[in-house]
Amino acid sequence: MSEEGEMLPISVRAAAGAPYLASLNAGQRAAVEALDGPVLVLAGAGTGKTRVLTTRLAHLLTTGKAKPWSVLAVTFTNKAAREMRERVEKLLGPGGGGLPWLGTFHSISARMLRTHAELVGLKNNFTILDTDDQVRLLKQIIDAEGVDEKRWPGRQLAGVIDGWKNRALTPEKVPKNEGFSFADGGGAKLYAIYQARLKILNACDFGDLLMHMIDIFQRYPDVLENYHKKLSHLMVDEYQDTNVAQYLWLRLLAQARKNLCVVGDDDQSIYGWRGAEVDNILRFEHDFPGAEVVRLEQNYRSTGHILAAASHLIANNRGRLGKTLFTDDDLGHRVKVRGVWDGEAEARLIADDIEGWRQSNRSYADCAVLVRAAWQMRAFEERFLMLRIPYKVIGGPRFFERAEVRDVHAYLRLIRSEDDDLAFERIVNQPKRGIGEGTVQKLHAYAGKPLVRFVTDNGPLFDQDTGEVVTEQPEPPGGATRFRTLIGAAREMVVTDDLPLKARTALRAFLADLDRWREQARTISHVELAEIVLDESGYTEMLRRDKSPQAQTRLENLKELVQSMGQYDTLEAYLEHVALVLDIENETDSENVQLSTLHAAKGLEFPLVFLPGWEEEVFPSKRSIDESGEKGLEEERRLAYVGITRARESARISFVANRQIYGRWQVVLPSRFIDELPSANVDAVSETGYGMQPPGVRDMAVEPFTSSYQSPGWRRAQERGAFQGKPPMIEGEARLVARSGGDDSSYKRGDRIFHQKFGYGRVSDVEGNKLTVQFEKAGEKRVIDSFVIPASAA
DNA sequence: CTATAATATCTCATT
DNA sequence: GATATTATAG
Repeated sequence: MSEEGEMLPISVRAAAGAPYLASLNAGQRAAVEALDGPVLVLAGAGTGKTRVLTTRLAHLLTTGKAKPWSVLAVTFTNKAAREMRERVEKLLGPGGGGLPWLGTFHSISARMLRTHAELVGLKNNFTILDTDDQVRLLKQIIDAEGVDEKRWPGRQLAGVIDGWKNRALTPEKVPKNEGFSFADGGGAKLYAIYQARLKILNACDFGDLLMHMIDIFQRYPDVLENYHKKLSHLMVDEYQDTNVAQYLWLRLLAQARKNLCVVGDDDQSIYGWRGAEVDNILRFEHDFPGAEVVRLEQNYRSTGHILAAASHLIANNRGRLGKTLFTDDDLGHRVKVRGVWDGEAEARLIADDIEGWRQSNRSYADCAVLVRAAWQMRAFEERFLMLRIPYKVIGGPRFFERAEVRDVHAYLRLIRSEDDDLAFERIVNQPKRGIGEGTVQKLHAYAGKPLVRFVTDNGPLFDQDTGEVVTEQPEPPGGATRFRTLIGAAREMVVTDDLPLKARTALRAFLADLDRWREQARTISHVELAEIVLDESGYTEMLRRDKSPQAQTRLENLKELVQSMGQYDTLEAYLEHVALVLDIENETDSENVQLSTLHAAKGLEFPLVFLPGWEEEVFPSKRSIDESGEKGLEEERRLAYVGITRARESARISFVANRQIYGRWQVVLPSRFIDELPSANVDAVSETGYGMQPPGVRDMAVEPFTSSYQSPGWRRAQERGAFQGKPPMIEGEARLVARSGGDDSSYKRGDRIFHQKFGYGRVSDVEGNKLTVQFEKAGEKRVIDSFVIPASAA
């Protein structure tokens, strides 16, 4: 407490009896009632963080300390924003003008930027590029700069630039040595060109939304002051995930009044790879002197064993603020740890568990399978489909990133503004109209040059091909030499004979289409416009004629797209949302098993949680450790912590002995995180009796599972060389395995055999229990004999 | 210019 | 193993 004996303002006392306060515990209540000055709420997993946040917001409004339009409340995802809005309305009832400043960093910043766009050289109808556009643009720039795109791919540059923007570094501010992290020192220059190019395109990327506002706040104090007047209180959710740019953005907005409340959990910081700085939360008290710090440590979600296991695991991390979570709940079930043979067996095991759960009258929706990386989901999807278990992928392939959806958007963007070259390029020949790469090249050439070149020392603009001076005006700082849009170039070129006749007529027809649509757009709704465009462009026709299985879903996606457009009043409003609102409205989660990555599961909870794939190199992910070493490992551990703490009643971890990585089979070791679990809270079960690995392979000091690893089954498996590729006998596979009695193969050269994956084939060589087989479809393979059966038996 | 075959690249998580 | 780009033929 900073100011001892300070009297509570009268309005606060008046609201002290508010019904919503009664149900809070002491810590939560302290956080809710600390309305003024900087506040740091350290909220462990399941301690009622969202509740505190929403109640505090409600409290701000009830006490009259703040108005609905003077509270800036920031979240990271639109889902979180929506949820907060709903819960505040539940507490206070709807109305009151809503909460205009409740949203994600990006959506709020985008809104601000629309009103001040001209200050950074943009028009207020600027386009927000997504990653795809960004990469395409960068690729062009890389090519034009004569850098080898093979060696320095656009995707990578996008990542590098993103990293700089996360740290609020403009091209000039990129440290010299870091400019070398791309294209032998060309990185910063390419970044500068990219920024200039964005300006011409009247576009910005995600990072720019924040960067431009920071720039404006710093260069135009009056604008900032205006926001200081407008916004009385600031609140931030998931503060541990903020990056440097977001931090600066917040600090600028908060510096006048210092009414900033941040809520977060350093143990759940899992977004370091996209620039999150755990330091932001670790440093808060230093940055905002006199900050009140509230710890929320009572967990209302998980049972005792689960919480203890998670706490013990996370205690292996250094550099934490440190919290001691506790629960009043029972001990409940221990965390289950199970080892199986391979990914298929794992999927089978988990699917069976889920069926069992369902049979005891619990809901599918209570179950979640949380994986480290999206590719791990496939095995489960296959199994679930086979068993008709309904499931739902959380944050699956993003709807708005699908090719067909982006194509439609490109059409709409192009109709809206002619200068959207990226959109033009995307769809000139989609569907095919005979305007190929060659023609587009010519358009680019005619439009000036495909790319921007700086004209040094503010010289005149000139045509790069002819040297012809086009304007004597000195060029604007960061300006460019581009004079025509691609459409502009096209309009001029269709009347010349620089293009083959075929391309010319096709292009002319396309331009006429665009003009017509643009004309129609003035009178009809954007939904009708989309329908007309889809129809008249031949896009739907193209998909209808496409007989591939994806075409059907694409058509359905487009239907859904047109429908969703109806929810917005104008095309502008719609496109703005498309750019920023990446999560799709979940259809009723009624009776679906939830399949999700660990990242996407943050903030969610489920009675029964499965955590498969706990193997070295998979989890902790090899890449994280390669890239960030100890820091990366700690982040992985936090991810494990997040995973376990999603569970209310039961957490079931599993690992496999063999996994297919890059399509090749590899023997893998159990995750070191398994060794770090406290044996007192864990049940190590070996259902098959095989597949468990010995403990302490890496660290002989830690052997929590000695007993189960020494099971007869395990030892037998080891002796028989199971890990060289012989599968154990598992129910369902018994038929295939049964034939392999001893070590001498019962197959001989010339035998015709059947393999479950590779099909029929003929044995061409036998070596112990390894067969060389010429498969009819799959070609020559070496397989273990127990994986095949005689063709006559198949 | 388009359609098909072959090859390369890589695969983590997101606003 | 799958997708994305590139080479080749039509």
